[in-house]
Amino acid sequence: MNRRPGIKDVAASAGVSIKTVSRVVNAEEAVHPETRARVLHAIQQLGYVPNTAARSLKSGTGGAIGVVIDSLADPFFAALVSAIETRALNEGLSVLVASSSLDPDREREQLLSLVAGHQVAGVIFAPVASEHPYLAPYRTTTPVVAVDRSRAGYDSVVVDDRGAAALAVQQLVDLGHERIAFFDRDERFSTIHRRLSGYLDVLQGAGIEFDPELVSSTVDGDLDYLGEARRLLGLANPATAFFASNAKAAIGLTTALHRIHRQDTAMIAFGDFSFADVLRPGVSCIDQDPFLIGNAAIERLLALREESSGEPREWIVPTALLQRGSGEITGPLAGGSATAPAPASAASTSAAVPAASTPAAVPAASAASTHPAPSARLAEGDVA
Amino acid sequence: MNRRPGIKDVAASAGVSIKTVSRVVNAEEAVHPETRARVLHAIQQLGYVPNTAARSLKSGTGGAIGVVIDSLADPFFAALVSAIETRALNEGLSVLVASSSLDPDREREQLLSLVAGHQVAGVIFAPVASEHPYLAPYRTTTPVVAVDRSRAGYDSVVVDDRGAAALAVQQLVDLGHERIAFFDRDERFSTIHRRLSGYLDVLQGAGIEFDPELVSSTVDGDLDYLGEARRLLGLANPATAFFASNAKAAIGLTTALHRIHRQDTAMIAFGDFSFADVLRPGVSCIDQDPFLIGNAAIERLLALREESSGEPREWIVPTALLQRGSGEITGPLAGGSATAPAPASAASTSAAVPAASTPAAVPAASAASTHPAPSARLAEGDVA
DNA sequence: ACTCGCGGCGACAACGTTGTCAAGCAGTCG
DNA sequence: CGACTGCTTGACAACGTTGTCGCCGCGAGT
Repeated sequence: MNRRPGIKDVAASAGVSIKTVSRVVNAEEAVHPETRARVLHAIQQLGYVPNTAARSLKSGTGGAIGVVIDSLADPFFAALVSAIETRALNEGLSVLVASSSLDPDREREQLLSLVAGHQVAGVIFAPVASEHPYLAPYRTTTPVVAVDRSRAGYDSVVVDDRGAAALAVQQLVDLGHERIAFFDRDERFSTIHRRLSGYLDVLQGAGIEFDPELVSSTVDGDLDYLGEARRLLGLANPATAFFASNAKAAIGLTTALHRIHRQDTAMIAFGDFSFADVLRPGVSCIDQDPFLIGNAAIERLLALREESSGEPREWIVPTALLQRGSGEITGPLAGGSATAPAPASAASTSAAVPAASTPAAVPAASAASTHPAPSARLAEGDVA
Repeated sequence: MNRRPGIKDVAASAGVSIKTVSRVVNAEEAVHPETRARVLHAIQQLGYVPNTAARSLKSGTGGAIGVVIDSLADPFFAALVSAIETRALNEGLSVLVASSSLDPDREREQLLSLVAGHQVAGVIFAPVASEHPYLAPYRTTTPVVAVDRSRAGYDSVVVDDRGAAALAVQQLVDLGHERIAFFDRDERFSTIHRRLSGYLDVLQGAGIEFDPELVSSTVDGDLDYLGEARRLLGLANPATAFFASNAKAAIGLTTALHRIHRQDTAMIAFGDFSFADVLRPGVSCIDQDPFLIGNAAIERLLALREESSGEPREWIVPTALLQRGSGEITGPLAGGSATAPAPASAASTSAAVPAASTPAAVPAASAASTHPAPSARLAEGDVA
């Protein structure tokens, strides 16, 4: 009925000054144990909870971190945010989520709202625009980490797209395929562009001539999966295998292939998806574990709060190739990311960052145990 | 380099008092158009963004709403939060997410942090504990809406579990099945208990005797799907059809059935999941659209901010039964929730709330267009 | 001419917390 | 015995914003 208890009420109840209460709440040293006990008792009794708004008004930086991702409806990003939230809770931080919908204007609006409006203690974002000059005034006080897509000037947590894609395509080549379709090239995403590079790397290495007809392209937004699948299989020299450049494409393609009863083709997907191991034939996947990535990102952000280190750099999170050969069903994790941190990826792309991926992987591993395994993602507690 | 611009800087730059700037920012009436223009210009030039912390300190209630759900790694809840976030953005509100991990203590911690600490403008939560007495002091100022699981004393947005389950089981009965397994009874969830009621309703209505052996039970946490599937199919009088009480069970069961090559059984699942229409045979699903539910919840919350209406009540969101008969593959939405809002559900359970589900469905429908269709959930932009 | 009303605007306090500074108080050392 | 030290505590300002109140000037009514 009365208004919510404030620090003053606690102080009065404990017979001390508000400053002493503040000291107790913030676990400062110089408080007599007996006084501390009295204060804690009063806090308990009144159900006092410190006011975050006043705190961040005073300190200039608040008790939440901001996360801006494409969409929470995307399970990859949802899982990523989940990992972030779990870790943030340990630090006593809350998570403000905002989605960009891949719209640079909305991205700007959301970022400014978080950084300037809510004065978040840090930001993790999946960048959309190529530059974010409006963040400049805040970067001295607010650490920022890019995730999933790297940006110059920001610490970026990404996977080795090019290397992992190469690993996958190599696998198809090793199986004897020479007509490998690159399914769904979407120019909007730099990640996909890098995966295409990996694809081309392997073709060149194997002496296979690149055929542009084997590339499906999303122009802006939608692709007719069924039509594209028919086209690729109907070429004079048809595709015999598919490299699906992202999970969305993989799902669309799988559905299309099932619909036209062409399950005689090989396929590897970038991005794991549930049921990849139930389908016939099983679809091998490059698993980019969102929990690993999310953990690495927040770990990086927390480190940045301590000491805003020198040059921003790219932090590469290992991927795993989940083998699901014809008919044979392998366990979802088959050893897990710990045993299969894509060593071959080092063979292809840019900076391998040993000092980076190792410490990042340690806390990530602990989080993995509290979360569903990647391929069991959809399976978690969806009793809703 | 300088500190971030405050209202004072804007006032100085525009040659007015800070109060006038405040008036302009808050779109109050009594400001001369010319003055307003000057102020807006200054705001623009300085890149001023109002400080949320100060605002909520003054007003006692902040610019964010809190959402507490089981886990963001669960796609159902992730999509639900996504719907909430989209709508909240329209109102100029941010979203603070927190997960309960189904732990009542953690739920309490998270709720208090949001309500008392962050002074959110409202809370939407999937309740875990059966009671939340600690929320009482805040309920006069902070509206609260329960979602997915209903709680007395709170406006609750749920689906008609009992009715929808009955609809599904009836379908199996109509196909001639008499040995229908209830797969995964989990006592922790009241939703599942209600679904079991629907199951029993139909059996009784059809004159089929209930056989406890046909019920699989999760004791606490894990269930051996493969073992249970074998048991049910190995009974003296074996199961010929399955009602999967939730998406997790459906996925586990599907995987198990595929693994032992028993795709000759019928199955209907509560909760849609991607690939339900690709599997052979197709799995019919009761689709509880998280976007619909999320929209209804935030709509309810916003309404509660206006006028804290009288009695809290239950708001029932319609479900759709997605038919995916044997072999025949139906389009994922096949008309969508608009055309199949489970009319039969009215035949079974508690309060049908016409005034409720109708206005809730209107804004929900608009959001559905900006989001992927339910069954395409996994398919959205997962290019990460 | 004097007053009244009103549109436009500003001075000031207050929100709940923490940082700064200094005071009180005992024990210790010279 | 006085000064000094270290520990504990409190008074007060400040963070950026909005609510309250009142001032100013102008046109209309008396």
